[in-house]
Amino acid sequence: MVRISDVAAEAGVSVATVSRALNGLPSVHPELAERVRDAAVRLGSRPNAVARGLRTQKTEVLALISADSENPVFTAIARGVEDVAQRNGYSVILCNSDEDPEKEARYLDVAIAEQVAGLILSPHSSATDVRSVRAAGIPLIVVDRPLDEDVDAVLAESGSGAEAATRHLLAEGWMHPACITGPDDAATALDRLAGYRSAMIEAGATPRFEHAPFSREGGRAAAASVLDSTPSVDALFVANAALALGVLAELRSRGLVPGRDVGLVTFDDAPWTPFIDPPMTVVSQPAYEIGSVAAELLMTRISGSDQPVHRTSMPTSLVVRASSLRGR
Amino acid sequence: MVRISDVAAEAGVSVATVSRALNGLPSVHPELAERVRDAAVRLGSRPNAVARGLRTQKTEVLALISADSENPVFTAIARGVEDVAQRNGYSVILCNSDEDPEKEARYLDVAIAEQVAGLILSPHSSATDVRSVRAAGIPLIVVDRPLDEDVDAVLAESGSGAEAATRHLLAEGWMHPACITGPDDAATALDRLAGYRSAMIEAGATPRFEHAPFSREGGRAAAASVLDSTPSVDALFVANAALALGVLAELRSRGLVPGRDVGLVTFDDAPWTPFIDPPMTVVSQPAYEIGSVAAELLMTRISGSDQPVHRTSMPTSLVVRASSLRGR
DNA sequence: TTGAAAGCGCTAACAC
DNA sequence: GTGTTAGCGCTTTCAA
Repeated sequence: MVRISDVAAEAGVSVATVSRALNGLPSVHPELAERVRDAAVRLGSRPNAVARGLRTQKTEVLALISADSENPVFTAIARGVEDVAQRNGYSVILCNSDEDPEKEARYLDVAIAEQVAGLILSPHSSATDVRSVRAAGIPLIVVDRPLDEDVDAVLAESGSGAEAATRHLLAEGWMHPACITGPDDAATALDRLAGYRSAMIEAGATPRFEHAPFSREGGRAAAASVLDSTPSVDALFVANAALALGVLAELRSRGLVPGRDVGLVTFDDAPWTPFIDPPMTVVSQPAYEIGSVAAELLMTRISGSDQPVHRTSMPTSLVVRASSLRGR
Repeated sequence: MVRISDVAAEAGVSVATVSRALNGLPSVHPELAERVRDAAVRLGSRPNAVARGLRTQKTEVLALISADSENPVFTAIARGVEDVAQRNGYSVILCNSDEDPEKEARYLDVAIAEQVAGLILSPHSSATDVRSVRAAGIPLIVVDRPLDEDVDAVLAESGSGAEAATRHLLAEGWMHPACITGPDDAATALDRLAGYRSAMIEAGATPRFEHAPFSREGGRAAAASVLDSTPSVDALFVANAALALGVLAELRSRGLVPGRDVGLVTFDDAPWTPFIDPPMTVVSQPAYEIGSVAAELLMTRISGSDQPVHRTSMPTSLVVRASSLRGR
């Protein structure tokens, strides 16, 4: 490792001057600055963020901890976060908690230990404990899923999206839509279920739903269970893309074709949804914007804004394709 | 922030004892250790990785820099890396260079600045400059794509996979398969193209190919260009999943159905490929294993193994589904 | 404009 | 088994 003291020796100046020159402070003679930069390049010196971080008590690093990096929604959120971070001179490190509360806690600890400048979290459950983060004074924004605690949040209007999807299914003439949603401790799962229920009740229909882990296998098993236990079910509203893949597998294995034998709408506009057979009707959420808005908000928090807690809800939209339409 | 000196005061011991107790060193009286842990919990103290890192000159953090976090292959690689890292007490931070050489260089700098214990890189191009990483003494493993430089690598056998895919297309009776591959500075793109060419030449057929950015739009445009300029083309070998989505869009807009009007094989077994209309034939690579093998190798490098450079090639497999079959 | 020196929080000699 | 203290590489007063 090349220390700035090495550079100082090479350039024949003090370490203070090297520090100032390398940080582009104006209070250093241009000629000296040039000499220092030359020496630094010659020696291949690199900033040591660890030492700097210890001294300045801050870093230029943001952490984004998400519960499911395979979900296209999160990759889009990550893009939004990264673009904004980049523009503001921050790097972002992604951590994947994989819907596992222990992993999540571990990564929260890592973020604190690494003294990140700010944290964006998509919590596993609304009960996720973030007290240590707040105690450490690290600005925190939650995305995609809310927290019980009172904290800045950028969310999608899951409930109304689910409601719109269910109404659409009903309007298309499917008589008994069921809902396949995530675990009963996941807020998004609950919100989407609530939207479904309210649309069903509004229509005088009887809700039928099933909780499952947000995974392909979870979706498959839940679909099987619903279809087996309630033969009257003729349509499915599915709460996310991973679940949907499992549902698709189960439908296929039963020879059930969406848009003909069963109506199908899923949450999340994954890139492949238009190419499924038949193209899938989806509830699309503005994931990139959720990420960028969250990052912007985080920036203002980092620079010390003391505004009251800010909760943003982003609208979703129904993208109608063939899977929810009758008579194909 | 709670420093260990605070904990020391609270517990009525020295900082050294706190440090030892919190790090679980055996040389501290159990009763004292207990008292220290109590005090630490009471005060809510958290380890400060920045200070520790400066002192010990090492961190428990691995970096994984990948060129395309949206590619399911990378998310699978990341899982493999994370599982192994976790088991060995390391955390991993993911960085997304987005096929952008500047971003890649930035994240390489960040990794060095943060003094990560090891680095796994999926480089944008084989010319990516990693001298600074090596100068910093950070163990490096490249995955998915090779580097010109002589460095540990864990790759998939892209070439033979592409060859098998092309042979399969030919054997199915498609007369003029074309290849849609990635940019001409991406090694995977070149390897897959090479495999395609060799199978074509072996069969006495004339290769027809098109380079494009590894993106949906790239795939769409390339497919359009191939189809417009060479009407005889009746099959497509596509070099990755993102490209494939674009190709699918273009085929659909022309009313061309895979497995009926055109044969189609794509690289990468993305989770949605079985559900496309018709199900897609793919070349599957063992992405999770690539990640875990790379991480294992990295572990041995970190612990100072001085073995010669190690290049692993993982086999790919052809998964035949309907899109490449004739006569649907 | 430049340099000397203190100190960020921690670990690891070294001394007891 | 426990405490004292130097020092990791850097930034930032303070003095010159």
